[in-house]
Amino acid sequence: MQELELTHVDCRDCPIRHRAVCARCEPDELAQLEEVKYYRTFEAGQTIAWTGDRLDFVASVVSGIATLSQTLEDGRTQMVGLLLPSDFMGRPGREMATYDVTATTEVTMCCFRRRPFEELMRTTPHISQRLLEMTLDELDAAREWMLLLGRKTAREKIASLLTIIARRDATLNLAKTGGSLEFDLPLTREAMADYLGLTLETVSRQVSALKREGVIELAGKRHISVPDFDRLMLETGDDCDGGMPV
Amino acid sequence: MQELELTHVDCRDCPIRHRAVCARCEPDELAQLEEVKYYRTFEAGQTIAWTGDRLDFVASVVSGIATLSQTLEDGRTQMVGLLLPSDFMGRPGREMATYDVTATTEVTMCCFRRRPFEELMRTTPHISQRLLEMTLDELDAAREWMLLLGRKTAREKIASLLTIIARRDATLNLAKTGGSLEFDLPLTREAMADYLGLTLETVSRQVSALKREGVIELAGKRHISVPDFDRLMLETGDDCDGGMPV
DNA sequence: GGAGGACTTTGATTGAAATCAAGTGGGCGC
DNA sequence: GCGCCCACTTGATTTCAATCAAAGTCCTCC
Repeated sequence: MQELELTHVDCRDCPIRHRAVCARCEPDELAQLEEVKYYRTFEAGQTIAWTGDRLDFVASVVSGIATLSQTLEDGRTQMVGLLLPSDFMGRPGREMATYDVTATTEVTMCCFRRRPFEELMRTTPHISQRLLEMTLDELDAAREWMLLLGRKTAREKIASLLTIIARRDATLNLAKTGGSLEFDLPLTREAMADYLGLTLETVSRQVSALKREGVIELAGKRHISVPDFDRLMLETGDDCDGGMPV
Repeated sequence: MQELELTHVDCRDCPIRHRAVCARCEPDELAQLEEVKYYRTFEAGQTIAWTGDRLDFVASVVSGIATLSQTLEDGRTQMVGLLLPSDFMGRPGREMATYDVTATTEVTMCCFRRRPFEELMRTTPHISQRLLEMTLDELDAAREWMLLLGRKTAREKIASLLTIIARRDATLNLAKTGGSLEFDLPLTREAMADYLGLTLETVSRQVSALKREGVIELAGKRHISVPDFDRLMLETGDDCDGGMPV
């Protein structure tokens, strides 16, 4: 899974260390980055960009959750990317957004003006090398997601999503809750459905079924606890040679 | 869509110009590449690598078609990548294959030994910049594929696959057939099913339906001709503002 | 505290694709 | 030329998830 790369070199006053751009930069390179950097906050539900909009920044998610989604003519939508803190958004070299980008919670982003950022990439190999690694990770994640969309049952899809969120949550919040795993679902049932290629009713039914069978416990609608992570993993349909989260 | 980037700088005796590594390289950089380069041919049906195998080269597809696929515990498989000539295979920095790579036709690859290639990337920013662009293109393709897998009907999936192949075919074989578009399906019905997250029976039924309705014409099992490309595009479910192939 | 609304659950029914099961047809070796 | 195999087609039936429909729950704002 993706790991935060925490190094001795920080992005100065940045709340998180940017996985994208800071890990291997020298102080003077960072200084250049500082010059084209600014923060921006989006409220929950706000659209950050529509497909086709001009987008003249790239950014690193500092806090909150954003989604990328695509839509067919008749309005069916599929989520194609989930941006959690430390994820990168935007594509150097492209003027237009090619996805709808939406903040599902309040989101703070550390933005870099696109033109100067592209210029910087040209002169600072670290940055494009780091971006390459991150993009390759995203591609791997997208391919796992394709397996989920194409071949998993509704139940397996739900179990998979829960393990994905649990894992990401665990790597982000280094604090652990001991034996059993707990986390808040950062997505509505509808957003989960858009992620999984299901309807929200099916999501609800399958979550209920997993709860009924004791695979997960629900406190409220959104707080999940997993008494036995291996049990949940069994439900994903995956070859689960890769072990526990963290 | 992805374009061949043909420049004045060739990879010497290489049958195709590597999109990945040559486009912007200087002659002396190419010379270094030549030193770690070799050709390899795989026969149709041959497995190039299993998930978990050690893979000590990266490569550019010269001719033929290879697929990347993933499998669940119980054997359900999903294709997650389709490698056509000029596509890049392998991941710098990773020792193991994370997908099953299979040659569906006879495939010739231009391989680069991984270690020295990685070393070269470190010293030659062109290469990682070009790889970043290609990887971003692949990510875009993967996301379009996710929309297909998650939200399209069987009929729309077939129509989409046909337009994808037609487009790729048209960009590769610069020769055109005038008005109506013709091409050979490079995949069996089963491979199409693995691509689309369907069963081979459903693929067969939907291809028959499109033929019955005159959207496509079939000569033999594999040779397709499309009398009206726009008509086919209408069947894909996409917002088809993006125009004709080539 | 109560009304309204967003989000969620649950139920009944339908429908698209999977599954199970025969076929067909063409290419190839003998 | 014959038969065999492989890729493909077609048909009958089943199943899982979508759709249509109605409540239930929680939170916010008066």
